This record gives sequence, structure tokens and C-alpha cells, in this order.
Amino acid sequence: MKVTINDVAARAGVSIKTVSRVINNEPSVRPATRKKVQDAVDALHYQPNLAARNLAGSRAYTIALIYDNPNAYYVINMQNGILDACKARGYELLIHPSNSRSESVYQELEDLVLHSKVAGLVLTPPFSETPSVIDTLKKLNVDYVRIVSKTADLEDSEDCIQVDDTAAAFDLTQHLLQLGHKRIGFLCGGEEHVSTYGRLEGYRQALEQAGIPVEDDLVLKGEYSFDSGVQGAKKLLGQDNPPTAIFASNDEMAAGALFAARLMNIDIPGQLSIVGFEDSPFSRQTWPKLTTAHQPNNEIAKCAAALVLSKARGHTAAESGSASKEAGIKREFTPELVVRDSSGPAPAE
Amino acid sequence: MKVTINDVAARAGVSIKTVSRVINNEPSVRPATRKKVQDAVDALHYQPNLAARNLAGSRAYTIALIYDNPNAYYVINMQNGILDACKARGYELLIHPSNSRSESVYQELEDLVLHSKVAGLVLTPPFSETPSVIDTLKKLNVDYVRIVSKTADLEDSEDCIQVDDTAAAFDLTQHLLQLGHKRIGFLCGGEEHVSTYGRLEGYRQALEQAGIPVEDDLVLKGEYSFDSGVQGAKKLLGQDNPPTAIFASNDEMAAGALFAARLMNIDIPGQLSIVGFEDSPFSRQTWPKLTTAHQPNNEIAKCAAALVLSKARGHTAAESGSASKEAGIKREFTPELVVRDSSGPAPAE
DNA sequence: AAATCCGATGACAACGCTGTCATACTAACC
DNA sequence: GGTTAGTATGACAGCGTTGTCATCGGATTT
Repeated sequence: MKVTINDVAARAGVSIKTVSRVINNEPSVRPATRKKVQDAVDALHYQPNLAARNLAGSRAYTIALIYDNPNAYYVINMQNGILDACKARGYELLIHPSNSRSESVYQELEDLVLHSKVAGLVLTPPFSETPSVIDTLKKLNVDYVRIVSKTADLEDSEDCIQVDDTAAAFDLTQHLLQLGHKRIGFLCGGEEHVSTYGRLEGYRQALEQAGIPVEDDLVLKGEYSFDSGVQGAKKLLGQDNPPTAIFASNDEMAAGALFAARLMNIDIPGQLSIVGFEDSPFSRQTWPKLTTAHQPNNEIAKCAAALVLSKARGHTAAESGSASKEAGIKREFTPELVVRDSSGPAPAE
Repeated sequence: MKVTINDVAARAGVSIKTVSRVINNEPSVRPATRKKVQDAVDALHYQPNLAARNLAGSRAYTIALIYDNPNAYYVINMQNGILDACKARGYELLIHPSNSRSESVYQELEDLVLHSKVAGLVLTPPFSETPSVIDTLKKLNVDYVRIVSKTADLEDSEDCIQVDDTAAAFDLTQHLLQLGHKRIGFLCGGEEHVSTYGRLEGYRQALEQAGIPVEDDLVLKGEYSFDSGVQGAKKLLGQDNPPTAIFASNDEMAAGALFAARLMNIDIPGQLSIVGFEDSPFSRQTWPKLTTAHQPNNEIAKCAAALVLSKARGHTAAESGSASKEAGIKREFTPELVVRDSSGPAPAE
């Protein structure tokens, strides 16, 4: 029932070490031998014992996803993307929601790493953008991949996934501009997220290019939440000269803005256009459906996980090699504009 | 940096076995010794190595959550609940989304169990209600807790968490009845979920009690999804004599129904009342806010995890004991009616 | 006071694998 | 044909725990 490396070795007529070599894809095994072993593995449905591998190799076969995000869709997408990448390579995923405002993260990270529970980490904002967290990780000398907004600070040597919030926000804003909107309100996300600033910057650049000054009254602080969207929109729409369009920093906020507009009996998109950001499933379930920027979270996560795993593997093969000062791998994603029903021509004056 | 049991033993001046005894809460350790060890553990911030424990003890310190649910809020709530329970006891969680329609689950479950990756499993619908899955688990002789609809088949000896869908659906229907609705449409969830039948049963019972016949035309098959809600509501509302209220089997479907009503220019709750089920965060983000039944998924999951963990522990202490035919522990949850804005008095004829 | 028992503790093997190093083998060289 | 590089393989020692069993000492019994 329970197949171990010994069974495989016996069946293949080789030592367990050779079996180990084969399953770890190490060199120096004759093709014929490799095949014998592979056949035995297949026949017995052998799968290495994770715990034993961890213990013996001191490298883990598990990676962790660290996050602090109230957005269920976001998290699920990330998880599934990573899981995809893990499955392909026989790794497992430990999920690790944590509170970015509490100090406990450091302790938790140390625990994960020092007890060799994980071979690497995938970090999402805001952790991926918190210098003290990154420092801790560096000290612990563990592999990690940061998923960050493109504008975040990075060292050359770090691997990371960058999301170009600015470019996407630029497109979104330009879309509104092209519809004839001149007064566009902007609802900021949480200040602990770098994406908040990136998106704001895109908005600014688009206005600037159109020769429209950025009015402070139209840019409101907030958080990436539905409620914040409601509050922000109310405030914006209660002004003497309200905007004809609202750029909400994510879909949840946009849904909140929609809700507020509804409360105030404002027709969308007739009297007011609203755009979101992320293209979560939920942006297709509001009324009207949201115009937004599609952020491929699943892909992003898969890519991040693949990076972590390739690093983890690397240690065995290369390790000794170069002084680790090579440039890290960077991958960039730019969310794409998705036009739906919540944006329309600016109302006539 | 990396503290092992040896360090603790050295510091406490005892053997590693004694340290092991203390951290596993085994008897036969003098209080004085126990304290010495405990102090050393605290001083060194010792945490047992999971991999070593797994390997040596052949019992894992990880549990898995098995699910196949497109509802992100549901999944996240479950995860967080379980994580809470795990953290308190030093366990880790492996998440395991899977496809209930594919055959691969069996293989995956075997893998998880046979390689002692997990000490136990928490199953959510539809897996928790699929006989062949449960059989597999029994054969594998692994601890599991099923989260099921109360009407699902169970053996006495099984631990499980039951959700009384029927009672909650009854309450929800009665709420509509009391508002004067006589024609209430019912949108069923997926047929692979037992809860689908439980909820329908509650609806039936309430109508029956009110002396209103159940009309086949008003009960539509569907799935627990937004789109299914849209389709169902369209169909219902397109009838010659459309219902004045719609019972959607979950919040997502209800949101879909809301969307459909909106498309058809039907005022909610003026012309039509809609109720959902689950009270996901999302039910507060629709317009109008949904009347629904609050299902405490977080609590449910926490409870399920606690049960699994207590079983896992039990094996060490008791094991040899009784013939395992004791009655399993059952916990019951009944979702509670939450009245919001999507339900109102039936329109005058 | 000797015999008995039980609670407290430790020595040591085992868990299934990987890392290290030694050894056997093969091919290539002069 | 004998030597020299490799290249392929295996023996063996851990990795950090837990489980088993032996041992020690003090309390209880006779």
C-alpha cells in the first residue's frame, strides 16, 4: 500500500540512491538505468514522501503564499494560479493570510522559513511592498518572489512580477476622456498599497496629456473596499460641481460607487460614468456591468510560483556557482481596458 | 538560529525524550521537570520541526480542506475558519480545490493520505456528500469531518457538521408568505448538492403549512451561480402569471435574479421580492441589499477543523481503546433569517 | 527490612529520504 | 596493454523527531 524508495530500488535492482537520483533528475545516470528505475516508479505508483525529503534534504517541497487582502476573488485567483504551478512540479501550497498592520508577520515568516516548512514564498501587496518584510526575508536567506506594482522599489537582483498600474490607469482615464468627460473624480485605494499611487499617477498623466488640470477636490483618499467606494462617491457627488465620471481604484470600490449613485438616484452611465480596476468576476455582476481593467491574477500568480520553484530547484544544481549578483528575472503585466456598460458619453452641459 | 529539540534538552538538562514528552503533553513527567523544559522551550523559542515529526510519528501535522466551489467568499471563509483552529494547535492547512466531476479526486485523496501529508480532512459539499468519495476515505482509514446539509445520509459513527438548510429555507419562505406573497418562484441550486434538495424541502413545507400548493412551473432547476440566477429569473418573470417573489437558492443566484429584474425594469421590492441564502459579504453590496439567511461559514469551518484535530490527537492517547463504534460527534447549525431590502409586501393585485 | 510495584527518565532504533564520499566501471589515451 | 580520466553506482551517515523498551529510584506492601 505504502510504497517507499526501497521498494522501487528493489524492483529496479539498484540502490536507493540511484532511485533518488532519477526522481530528482540528477545527471550521471545511464539512460538504461534511468529507464529501469522509471519503470519501477510507474509500476508501483511511487511518490516520494514529502516529510522525509524535507528532513533529509533540508529543502522543502512546499511554498507559501503570503497575503493580507480582503478581496476574496483576488485571493482565490492567486491561490489557484499558484496551485497550478505547484501541481505540475509536485509541490504543495501553504496559504498564509496575515495582518499587515500587526507585528506578528515577522515571527510567522521566521517560523515558516526556519523550520524549513517552505522552499520559497510568494508575496502579494501590501507585504510585497513593505521594506521591513523584505528585509526580514533577505536576512532569512529564503527565496521569494514579489508581486508588486511597477512603481515599487526593487533591487536589480530580485525576481518579481510587476503590474503596470500606471499604464492601465492611464488607459482607463483616457477612455473616460475620449467619452468627453472633463471632470473625473478619483477614489484612491489604501495608502499601504503602492498600486494606489501607481493608479493615481496614470490618472494624472492622462489628464495632463489632455491638458486638464488635476483638481484636488476630485481626488479622494480611501481604501480598496466597497464601503470606501460608497463613502467616496457620496462625497464626490455631493459637491457643488460634481464630476461626470468616477475612477474607482478597484472593482469593489466601483461597486460601492454604483451603490451610492443608486442611492442618490443618479443614472449610470447616463448622468455618471464609473470605472473600476481588476476585472474581478464581480464586475460582471453589478448593474450596469463595470468598465474596468483586466488584471490577470491567475496568470500572475502562476508565473510567480513558477519563478519561486525554479529558484528552489536552482539551489541544488547551481548553488556554488556565480556570486548571486545576476539580475533577477522580472515579468511585467499590464492590465487591459475592458469596456462594459458603466461608462458612457459625458452628459451634455 | 535554528533551535532543535537537542538544544532544549541540553538547556533543560534532560534527555530529548523528556522534552518530546513535554511538548506532546504526555503524562509521566514530574511537574518540576515539566517546568524546567517548558522554560527552556520558551527561552529558546523552540518549535518542533514539522517534517521530522511527520516522519517519526507517522502522524502528520497538517490537515487538508477539500472543496469544489466557485464561490470565492464561501471558500475564503472556510479557509480562514480552519486556519484559526489550526493555528491554535500548531497545525498547517493544505488547501485542495478539486473538480467534483473528474475522477482525479480519488487519486489525489490517496496521495494526500498515503504519503502521510495530512492528519485529517475537512470536506465541503459536494465532496462531503458524494458516497464514493466517502467510501474511498473510509478505506484509507483517515480521519475526516464532513460539512453537509442536514438531510444528507450519514452513519452514526461519523463526525460531521450539519447545516439545517430546510429549517432556514422554511423561515425564508415564511418571511415571504407573511409579506403577503402567494406566488413564490424557487430557483434550485446544482443537483450535485444535497443542500439544493434541503432548501427546496423547506420551501415546500412552508407553502404547505400556509395551505398553498406548490406549482411546478414556479420551481426551476439551476446551479449555484449568478448566471443561473439571471436565466431562472428571466424565465420566471416571463411567464403569463409571474410570481411576486423569488427564492434564489443562494446569494449569487439572488444577485443574478436582481440583475434580471433590472433588465426587465421591474422594481425591487416594489413589484418583486427576492431572497437569497448564505449572507455572503456580497449580499450587502447589491442594490437593494439582499434579504437572506446567514450561514456562519467561518464558525462552521472552525468547528469542523477542531473536530478533525481532536480526532487526530485522540489516536495517540486512546487508539487501542474502544471498538471505534461510538456515536460520532454531530454539530448543527441553522442559518438565520436576515431581513434587508430586497423583500417587501406583495404588490396589490 | 526485604520484596514488589509503579512513576519518571533515558538510550537507542526507526521513519524515508538526501548528501557525501568511496568504489567500480568504461572509455580514451599514449 | 596499461594507465588515466571520467562517469556511474552504492554504502553509509545523518536530518529532528517519536516509539519502544530498559533502567533507576522511591513508595508501598509484607
